[in-house]
Amino acid sequence: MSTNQLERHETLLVKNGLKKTGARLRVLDILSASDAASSQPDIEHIVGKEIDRVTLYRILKTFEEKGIIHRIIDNQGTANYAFCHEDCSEHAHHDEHLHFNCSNCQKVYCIEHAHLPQFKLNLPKGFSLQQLSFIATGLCAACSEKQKQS
Amino acid sequence: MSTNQLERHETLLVKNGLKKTGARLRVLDILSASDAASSQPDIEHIVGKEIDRVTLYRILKTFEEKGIIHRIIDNQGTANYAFCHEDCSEHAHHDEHLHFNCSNCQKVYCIEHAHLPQFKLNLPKGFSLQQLSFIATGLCAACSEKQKQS
DNA sequence: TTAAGTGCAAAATCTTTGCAAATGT
DNA sequence: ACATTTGCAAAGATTTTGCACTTAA
Repeated sequence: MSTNQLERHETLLVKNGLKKTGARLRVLDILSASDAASSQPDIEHIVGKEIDRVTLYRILKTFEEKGIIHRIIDNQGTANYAFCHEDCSEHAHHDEHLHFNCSNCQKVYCIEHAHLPQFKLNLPKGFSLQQLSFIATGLCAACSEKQKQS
Repeated sequence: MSTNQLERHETLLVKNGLKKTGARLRVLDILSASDAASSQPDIEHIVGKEIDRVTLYRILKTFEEKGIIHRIIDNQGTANYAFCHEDCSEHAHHDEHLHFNCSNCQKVYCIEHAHLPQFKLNLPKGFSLQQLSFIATGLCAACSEKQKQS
């Protein structure tokens, strides 16, 4: 399982013309370990001094440019990262699912199967649409639970 | 018209228990002058040295807390501000309209009449929804025009 | 008069850049 | 061996904090 994951990650790097370095594999592991998107501060905190801050910036930027991960800016302006779907590639992100930003813990979840409606947007004259995304704000399951108890 | 606007802005401040200061009125003027939301860097640039950077931070924060304006974080993580509807008040923002973020000039437009669909979101168990917002990315009218010409 | 608002200085963060050393292929 | 990648130092930008001065009511 874990071996399997390592292989997947290594393949992912090679497929994108990137070298298999410890730092990059570590970041991929962290992203894989979370059910939610990982905020940059969180990743920083997890890696501690294992990876230089600057290196982390560069790794995340590279991954995003290659279409390996996508960036979601949450309601506070913080960058969050999550894996892209397989059909994402360099300069062609397809990221039309719903993002849920918990107003308590600030985690960002990528909700894949939320039955988003298909509809025609009525934009002002001259405006052309490239992408539409949905940001839901509310309480995630964990924070809802905590609130009940208090 | 302009006098009318000044009166409206003064009323707005008083109604929210804020003093009518030059700096605040200036910010309200800038927000009123734009059809799009105003980015913080833009506002900073417009006011130049008239208003201290720190004061601007505080004015925008205060306005947001009072429900006079709302903040929209654009795709680059930059803060943009626009007036709230009248039914917004302190700690109770109602900001369910569509935001359009131009991928070329980065302006953020608040689209009021875009016929947003009403639908039930299929969130995972335990998640509760507080607010749903729609972010459209694409080219605004001005940038579409420029692109045709080149 | 006096509470609220502003400006300035400085600290604390966050992000980027340049370059030399280390590493993967 | 060589291009990539990383770490460190330092610059640049953004955001916050503290405090004394100013101003609206």
